Amino acid sequence: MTPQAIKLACSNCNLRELCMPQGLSHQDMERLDELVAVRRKIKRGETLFTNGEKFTSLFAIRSGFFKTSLATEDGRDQVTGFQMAGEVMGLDGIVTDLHSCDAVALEDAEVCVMPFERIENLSREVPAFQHHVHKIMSREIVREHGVMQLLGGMQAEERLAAFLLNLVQRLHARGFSQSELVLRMTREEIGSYLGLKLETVSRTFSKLVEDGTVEVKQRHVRILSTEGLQHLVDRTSHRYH
Amino acid sequence: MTPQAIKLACSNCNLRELCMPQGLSHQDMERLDELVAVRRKIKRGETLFTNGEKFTSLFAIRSGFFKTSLATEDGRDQVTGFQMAGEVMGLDGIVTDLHSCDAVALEDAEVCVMPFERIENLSREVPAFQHHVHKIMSREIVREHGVMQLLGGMQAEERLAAFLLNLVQRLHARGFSQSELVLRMTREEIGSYLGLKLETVSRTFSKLVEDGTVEVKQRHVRILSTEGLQHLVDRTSHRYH
DNA sequence: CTTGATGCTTGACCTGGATCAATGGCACAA
DNA sequence: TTGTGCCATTGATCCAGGTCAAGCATCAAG
Repeated sequence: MTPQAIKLACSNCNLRELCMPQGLSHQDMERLDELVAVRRKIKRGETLFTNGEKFTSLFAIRSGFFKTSLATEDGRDQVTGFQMAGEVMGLDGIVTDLHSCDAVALEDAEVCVMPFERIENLSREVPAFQHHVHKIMSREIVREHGVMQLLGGMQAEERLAAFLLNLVQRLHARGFSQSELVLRMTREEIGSYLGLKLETVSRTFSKLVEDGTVEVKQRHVRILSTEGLQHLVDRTSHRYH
Repeated sequence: MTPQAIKLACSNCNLRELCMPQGLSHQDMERLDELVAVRRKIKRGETLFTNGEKFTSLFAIRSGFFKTSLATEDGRDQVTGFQMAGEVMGLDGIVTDLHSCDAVALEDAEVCVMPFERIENLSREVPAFQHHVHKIMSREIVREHGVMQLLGGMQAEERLAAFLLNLVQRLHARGFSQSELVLRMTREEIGSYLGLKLETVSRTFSKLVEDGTVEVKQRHVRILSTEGLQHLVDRTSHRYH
């Protein structure tokens, strides 16, 4: 292996327990290293791919933070998700061979470009990897079910609580604090994701602050009561009792 | 092949262009027939699988109509989708090996039970089939993006219009009318899917009737102006022009 | 035929969040 | 230091859709 190749190697990546299957043989692990064609750096505000663009690869986030959004023709857009290190983007492109949303970096980022053809080839030869790919897609489906539940049935306060809990839980899995986080997106982007206007997001933050559930200073959020947030999310179920 | 096996054969199924890949060799097509373990009949109101149940198989709908829903603890539930003949259910179960929603038949139905292990085995051997499986999962992800857009940004009238257009388009692909359909679900289930209360669904139907866009008689709907509906859906994009 | 049971429609009223508008805070450039 | 631009907060008002309530249509069982 050249130094360059070693640098790219999945087998050597500290995120592999997030985006790769566990318990592979040494041999299979080495095969994973064929997967990443190149790494690509994306500056904050730049797009990784856009709606209508030809789909060729999935992208594993090595560092940085993204949003995916669907543009409505007038320029507004609906944010469909926020992605962080170790997560995979581009699954929407498989069905039509065209990407069907935009992926924009919310901070400088680096992604591993995995040509989908290589993924399918490797899938055929390494069953554990194949199953892992299926799980990643299934996880995305389940995540979206959760968003539908949120958008379909929850109040503003419940939505924001669910959003914060989800973010902090994912950050915690990456070694960050369970109670403190820095939002990488604007109030407007949060609102777009949660089906709320930015003013409502701001007001709802203020309400949580008043209740002593969180501290908010611009994009810095400290969760004072995880249970308080969890209780808000669960309230959906108790409203009529 | 026994008569029973022939009856079950995918290669012989008139829905195969909906749920199976096209352009397989005769040989590969025969391999598909190993896929379906059994058929299962589900009576209206019965569940095909429920949240928390062990995941073993995907289900292709042979006939009938389903809803999938997520139960909130108090018994209300959020409908996450409606499925018809030729569509596949159960993808949510792959990630955790447990189903994460309920699938309920809205009319008497029959499904082909496809053990997921067989799907993965066959995937490894027939690349066209492998790609087809990936596409089915990707399609579900894209569909849910659309629902998020609907729930996140559209008004009641736009939601219902989008819903009707989507249903009629899928029915048309199955050889039914482009302008007439029978709803298999209640107003409440439509509302749950669209993030609206049943009264709002009812009122919105009435509004569409007043506008001359559709005729509604209980669950029977006739679309008088597809363009009218399409215009409503697009309006989201034009509201601020 | 009557009798429920279930689902649908419509009216009257209320409210959570949208909209409109003003102000404030922070980062970065000159 | 003083803009300049973006983002966030907060107040005042409005309205789409929720809530509550009354009645109607359809259908299956007796």
